[in-house]
Amino acid sequence: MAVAKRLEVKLESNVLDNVEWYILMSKNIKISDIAKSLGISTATVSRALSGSDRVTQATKDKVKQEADRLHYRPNLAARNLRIQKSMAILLVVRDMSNPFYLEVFKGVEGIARRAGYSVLMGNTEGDVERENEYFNMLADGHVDGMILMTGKLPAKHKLLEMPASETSIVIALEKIKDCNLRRVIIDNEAAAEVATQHLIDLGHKKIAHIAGPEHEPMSMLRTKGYRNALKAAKLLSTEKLEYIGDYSLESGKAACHKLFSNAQDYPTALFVANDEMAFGVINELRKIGLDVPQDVSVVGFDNLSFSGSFYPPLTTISQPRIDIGKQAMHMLLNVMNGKIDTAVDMRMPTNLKIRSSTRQLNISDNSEVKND
Amino acid sequence: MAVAKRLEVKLESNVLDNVEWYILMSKNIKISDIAKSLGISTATVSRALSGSDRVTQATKDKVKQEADRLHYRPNLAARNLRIQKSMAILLVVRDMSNPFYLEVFKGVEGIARRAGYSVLMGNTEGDVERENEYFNMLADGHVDGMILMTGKLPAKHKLLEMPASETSIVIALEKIKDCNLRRVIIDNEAAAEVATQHLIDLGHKKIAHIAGPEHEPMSMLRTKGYRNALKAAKLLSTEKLEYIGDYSLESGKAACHKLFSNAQDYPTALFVANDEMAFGVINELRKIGLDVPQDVSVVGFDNLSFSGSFYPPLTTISQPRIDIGKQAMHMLLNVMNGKIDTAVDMRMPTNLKIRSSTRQLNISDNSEVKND
DNA sequence: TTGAAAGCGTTACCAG
DNA sequence: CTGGTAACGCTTTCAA
Repeated sequence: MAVAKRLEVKLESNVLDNVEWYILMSKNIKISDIAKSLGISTATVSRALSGSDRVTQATKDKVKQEADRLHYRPNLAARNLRIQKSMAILLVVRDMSNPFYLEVFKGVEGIARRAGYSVLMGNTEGDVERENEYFNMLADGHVDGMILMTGKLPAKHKLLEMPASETSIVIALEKIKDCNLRRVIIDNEAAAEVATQHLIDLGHKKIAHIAGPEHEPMSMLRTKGYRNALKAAKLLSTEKLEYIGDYSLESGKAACHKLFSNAQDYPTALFVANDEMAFGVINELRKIGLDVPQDVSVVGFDNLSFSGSFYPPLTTISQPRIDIGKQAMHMLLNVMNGKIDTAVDMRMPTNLKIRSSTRQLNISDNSEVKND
Repeated sequence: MAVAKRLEVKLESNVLDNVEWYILMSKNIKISDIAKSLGISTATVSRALSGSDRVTQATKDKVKQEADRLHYRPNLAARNLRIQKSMAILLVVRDMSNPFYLEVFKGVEGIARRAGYSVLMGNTEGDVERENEYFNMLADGHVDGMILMTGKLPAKHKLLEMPASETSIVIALEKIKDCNLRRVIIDNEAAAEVATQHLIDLGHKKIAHIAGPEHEPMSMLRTKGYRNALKAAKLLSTEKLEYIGDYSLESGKAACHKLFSNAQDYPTALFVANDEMAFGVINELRKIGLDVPQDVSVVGFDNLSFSGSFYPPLTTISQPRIDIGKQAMHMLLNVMNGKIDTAVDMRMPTNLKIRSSTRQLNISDNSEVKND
């Protein structure tokens, strides 16, 4: 605030009432300036400004007008100190460079700003250290609330030992074991089932799956959905048809080599647990001479903003990312205001976006004998 | 802070010295608690904690130990109010959902956190209203500094009327007319020239260009680089070979139809001002039966994280996004600390990433007669 | 080297 | 309905 400093010298002069001068020199007007100028108390000014109903409309108007004239802008640090809030929330993600989170952020930010909150974004990159750091920010009052998108919780943090109703945390899209915080989620299992069913409906019999990391709840749910669909259709479900990846492009490539090692007998369809891995397999498939969707159909999960411009345009499960962000923020707002909904989970809809990476399997394409 | 509230009741009791109790109840320890517990003044505690050299090492140690024992955590709002800083900076972008900004953000955040700053992200979406709002945040002291990535400035804002040395703003990657704020940039013109030259080196004669929005400085620079290269190679440069887009996927598609309307005589190469538009053209080209790079070579600009997984993997100009973010933040830190470098611009290197969307043009491919 | 005390700009309590 | 004033928790000046 070099500006403010420079002014203090000049303040000695007697032009304190000259509005023009204030504006020109960008002196920071405070409540007491308005009060002095109007000959009333700071208390009244404060109340008038915050729209308290314990002030006459007349004084309210007078104060507001004077505030405008003087270009008054409240000092947030002071207010925050006084009301013991930071008016900021924190969105924590695993990996900030994943574009997936951007739209969620957008949703969150929109609602937050309207409610007067700023949004900080933190990324843990899987680092427990940093995870803890972000939890500390909440504990320290650096932020008033937190939306967690890292399927993890610090091993032990004092915040987690308090009743959930007093912890301003909302979990988005992730499932965390042994944790009963409020969440906004999608039905991963059902969505995965829908995705797989789409493949089944297209006539595929041998459907493989590229999963996310083992033991990770979200990933397990998607795998479960895949298995459910196969089971319901009485199709082959074996571990040989499942590859465990880590959501990365690279692991998609690796899966390709594993699943398609036998040139004679490979799966004709693939349900991949996220779009990024799907990109990886498809590109690798092309390299080994297999075309999507001609030779193998692929459906992904996420519908990244990019998935539609991929070649071939990817059939995938679409999540309402912006709405998820909005809902999470709404929920957090409620939590912070003490209006805690009894409903613990808010479930957002997903839908299958059918594009061009999947196709009907002709009977002649299939070397296996139909068994029904 | 429901917690704190609940405690005030209990505070009446006489167990104020019971550390365990403090921890258990997550009572917020303040400097005066440490002072009281140690029988010294708050001034000394504050100094000890901030590492002032006007305290004996002995007391420093004592204080720090006690602070640890009591799990002291400073109250930022109070500190910020006192020192008249917010310890937060703002990164303003045009469109938050553009993944391009994510890595810049990552770079910024890393440096900022290390320096004790939080990072807020704002997006203007081209809205002048919001642009002004973000400038107000800076003027109000809501943030201490600002990194601008929207090639725009509010028409008139008091901040802009102060000497640049007192305005804590750094411009990243954009050029703004009539504005002498500090910037971290790349050499758009030279990079575009390199990109185009690559096409020329591959033997292409008829090279078209898909530009960004007209009148926008960055876009103009890239177009200029393209023209320079053609001129130097004595190649045809005409308005008919240039299409003005808006950086969007859609405008890339539109460009395709315009530039390739004549099936007999179309450009064999394309320099596209950003990757997103490149994706658009390439997909559209495929639809009208033209293969990249077989029939037409394409080079983009940006090297989005996705560009390598596109099909075909895109040849493009790569910008060091994370480093750009880091540098911008370093610069901002210097500005905020009053260590203003005399150097106004920091230029970051770019490089041409050659992948598979460009190929050597055979002489037989070219219907035109060589003229050299 | 340390301590007392004055703020930083608000809000909120308690009187009137 | 309004005014005086005590916080909020910290840093920093001025004295000792």
